[in-house]
Amino acid sequence: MNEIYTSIPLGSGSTHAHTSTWVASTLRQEIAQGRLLPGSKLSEQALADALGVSRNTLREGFTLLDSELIITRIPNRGVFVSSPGAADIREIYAVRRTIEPAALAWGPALDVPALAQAIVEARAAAKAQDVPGMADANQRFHESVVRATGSVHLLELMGRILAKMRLVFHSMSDAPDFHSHYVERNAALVALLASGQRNEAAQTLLGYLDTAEAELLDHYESSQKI
Amino acid sequence: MNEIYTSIPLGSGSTHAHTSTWVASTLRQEIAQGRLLPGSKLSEQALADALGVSRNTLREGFTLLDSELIITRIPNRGVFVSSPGAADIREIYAVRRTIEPAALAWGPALDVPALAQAIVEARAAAKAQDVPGMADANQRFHESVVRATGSVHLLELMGRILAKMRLVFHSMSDAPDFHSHYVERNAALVALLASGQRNEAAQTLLGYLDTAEAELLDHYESSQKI
DNA sequence: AAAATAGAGATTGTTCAACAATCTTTTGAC
DNA sequence: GTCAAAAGATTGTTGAACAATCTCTATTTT
Repeated sequence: MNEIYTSIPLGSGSTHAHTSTWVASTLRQEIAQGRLLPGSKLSEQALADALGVSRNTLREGFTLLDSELIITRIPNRGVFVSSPGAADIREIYAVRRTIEPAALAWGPALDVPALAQAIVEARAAAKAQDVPGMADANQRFHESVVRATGSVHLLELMGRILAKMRLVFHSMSDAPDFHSHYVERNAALVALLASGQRNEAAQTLLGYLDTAEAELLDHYESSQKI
Repeated sequence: MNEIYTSIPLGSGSTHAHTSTWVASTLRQEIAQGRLLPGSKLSEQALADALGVSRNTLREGFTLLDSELIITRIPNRGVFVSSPGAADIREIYAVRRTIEPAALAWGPALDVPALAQAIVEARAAAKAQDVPGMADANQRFHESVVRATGSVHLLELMGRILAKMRLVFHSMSDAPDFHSHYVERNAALVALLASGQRNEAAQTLLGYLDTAEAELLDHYESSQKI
């Protein structure tokens, strides 16, 4: 029942300023990669043993992941991998709708070549039918967008948002290929930006995000009814 | 030397699901109110005793505050109240410049009456020479702006940003009265919004934030040279 | 047989005590 | 006065313990 824990690679004595930080990033990765699925319970003793740390240190890591909303802590019940719902999808898009168009419209550090590069990589992944590769390239694209704000805080927030996004996909077992038809949308944005039409690009992205949210919510609702 | 610790009100046996959460919010409040100044060292044993919790629980709270960048942890050296510098000021305004104009321009939950109310309160506080009251009203104004995005994540981020802002003010001992002449700027924004000119309001706020950042950086530089 | 109840067992929340690793201060030599 | 070494203090982490709470099972009740 708990075999999954044993598959987590143990810390190979590498240097890490704070073990709790290492624990958190290890679990974060496990969850992002879908090896720990939404809803899974994370038993303290079992996980502590598997990771080779004490329960106290593990709990410090849990505190971090809890603040990132990657896990859900229910007092006296335990820790669970968050399983995002419709409200979370709406929240994700409320954040993206605020930040990303603003970054395109007036972000001081807009790097159009970097965006173009992400599109090239996304197209290559699409051609090779490499779905994870497409997801990665798409993520890099949107990270580059947020980087235009010049804020590490926003970049970090975006990282958390995209992590939660992956949880949404993991909890929808039969997600269709959303990524592939976003590639050309992103390309259209880059074309607008290349010709200096930043406001138009922002407006267009706003529209894209609205339809993407609607599509995701629609698919989520129907996947819940099953 | 450590008398300040004894002035922290102890937890009066109130119910709090997680003590570490209570510890974090207690310290957060102490810092925001300027009772623990930037640069102060927070000794684990002394603080744990003062708060009436164990060192382990206190450290869980530290983990939280560290992720919020309110404290700075130096391995094997200790925990210090963050003392923000010019880079932090720039970061704060990079975030605000992204989020706040976007909220005004296309935030779906814009509440103009709430903004107007914050202005009324700010003017009352200004008339009464109540500087903390003005700071509070100003904070409520900008929180209402961010609330227009409909995102609790962004609201929380804004809360952290404004907390760090207070640290900036606390570290500049002789800060002139920045708040008072922002009140009328905010009022101008509300006037634009009331007449439906959301894009103009966003553009205007963008300009305000630029000048505010420049003013703050300017004052910070000169206060450092002393 | 189904539902309610009680109790045993397991898990979480928190504390305490200990120890290695690292930093800081003191001491002592030059 | 400067530098190095030892003593002392603080942090990082662990392990064990115990109360509070939840979960599951077995028993009783209807």
